[in-house]
Amino acid sequence: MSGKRSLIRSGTTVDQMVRAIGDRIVTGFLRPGEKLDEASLAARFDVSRTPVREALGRLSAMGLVERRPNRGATVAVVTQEHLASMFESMAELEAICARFSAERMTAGERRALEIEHQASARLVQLGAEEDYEYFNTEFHTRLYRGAHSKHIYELTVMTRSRLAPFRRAQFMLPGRLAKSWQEHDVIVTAIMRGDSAAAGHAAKDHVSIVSEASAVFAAVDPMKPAADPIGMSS
Amino acid sequence: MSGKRSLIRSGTTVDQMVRAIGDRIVTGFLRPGEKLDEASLAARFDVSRTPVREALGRLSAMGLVERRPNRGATVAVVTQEHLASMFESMAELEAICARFSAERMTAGERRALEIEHQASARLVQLGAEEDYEYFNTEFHTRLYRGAHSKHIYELTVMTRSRLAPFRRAQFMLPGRLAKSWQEHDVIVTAIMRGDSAAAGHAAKDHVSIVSEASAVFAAVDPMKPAADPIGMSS
DNA sequence: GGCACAGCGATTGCATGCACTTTTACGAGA
DNA sequence: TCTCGTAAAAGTGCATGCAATCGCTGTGCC
Repeated sequence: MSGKRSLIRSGTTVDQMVRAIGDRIVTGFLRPGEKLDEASLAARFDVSRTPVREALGRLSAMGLVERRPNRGATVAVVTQEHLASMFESMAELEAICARFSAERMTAGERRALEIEHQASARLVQLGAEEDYEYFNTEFHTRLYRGAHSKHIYELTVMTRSRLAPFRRAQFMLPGRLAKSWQEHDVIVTAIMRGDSAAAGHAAKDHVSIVSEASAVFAAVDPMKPAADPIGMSS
Repeated sequence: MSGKRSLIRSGTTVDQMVRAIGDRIVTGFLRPGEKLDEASLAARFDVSRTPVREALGRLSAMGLVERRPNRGATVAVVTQEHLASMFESMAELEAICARFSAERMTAGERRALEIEHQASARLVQLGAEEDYEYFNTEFHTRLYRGAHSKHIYELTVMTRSRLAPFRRAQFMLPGRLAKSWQEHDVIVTAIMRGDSAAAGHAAKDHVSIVSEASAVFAAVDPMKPAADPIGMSS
């Protein structure tokens, strides 16, 4: 192929490919079941097949693409059952994290959780979906870390990333923001008083509700097609 | 390199590399922290660097090796805390599987579980460690499947495989066989009567005990070096 | 004597080419 | 017309070669 790529974002070429292809999958530009031809992708991004192959391998490990020997890769098709299964797992994992957090969080962690949570109330009042989503992610990450268990953290983050495409729309539902905050509040309260059982149940219910909210979208239109964002998105 | 390899076991070259290198890690022939040089491995197995690279990538995803950009791969170092974290996760995951199994297993699955479990009693009497270990794996796999949740199944199997090297020695402990069977019995009984809470607790306790049994070995000698099994093991 | 920098060797990362597998398309026979 | 077989085309899997990067060592300067 020709010369160097215009704008080098960061990391190795493989990392860029993982991001580029992964983004196109989660944004729906590449549709479930669609065939992922190595040569085409390589040409599309102006790299050789080698990094594309490795990227497909990683995406396969992430569960975003499916790969069959000698038959190429396709965008993973997520069935309704599998999606439900992932949300179910997510609920259980979050419950574990909340329980452990209630038992193990340091005083500093508890304080930070509480402060950030209270601060996010303002975003609810303003109806700032984008910003709230960011805080929401932070909030849950705090729970995962608070469990003080590296492996639980890994499992939880991995599952969350696999669910990412389906969670996108949840805050679009009217009133979801305030409801989310209240659910968080129950979790935080339980954690602050060290009630692990209550924290676990609250976290589980929270995810279950998100699951139902997302399922609406997933059922109708799991991945709506979109215009190709840019030549090489973040 | 030269011609074809002597004995083609199965699957692609990459699969063979994953098994070959993975085996050497879990058997302790490759020690934690040891550097994994692509060229050396390629020469060692008489393949090119390409499949070795891909295999290292997969093993990295499995958590068996650590990789840093431009700095090569090393056998993952599992700290005592991380090991504890994995066993803890395993206990929680098994508890979830047991709970779900108690609620969701079909009549056929329950019957099969019970029958196999009863059959394994004979192996305990005979003190057949090897065979019992096989049945043990089967038993747990039945629990994972019985949860009827693909994603939980995946998470559990993945975690189990990461713990594999540390579980190896558990049945060497005197009396462990009979104890394991009794613990299984509690789980089975709970599942048969649909008591999900009891099944969950029993499964969790079971893993916790295994954890402690393994921790003894892990603490003293996490990965004892061994002679290279064969040119290209299973 | 210690620190910084430049050159060099070792090793990873990526590109390219070839071989093998799978798929598809076309034609012969029923 | 349908089916089966075969051959070409497409695409994956692996090998090899080159470029880029990292780490190390030796030398010069402070």
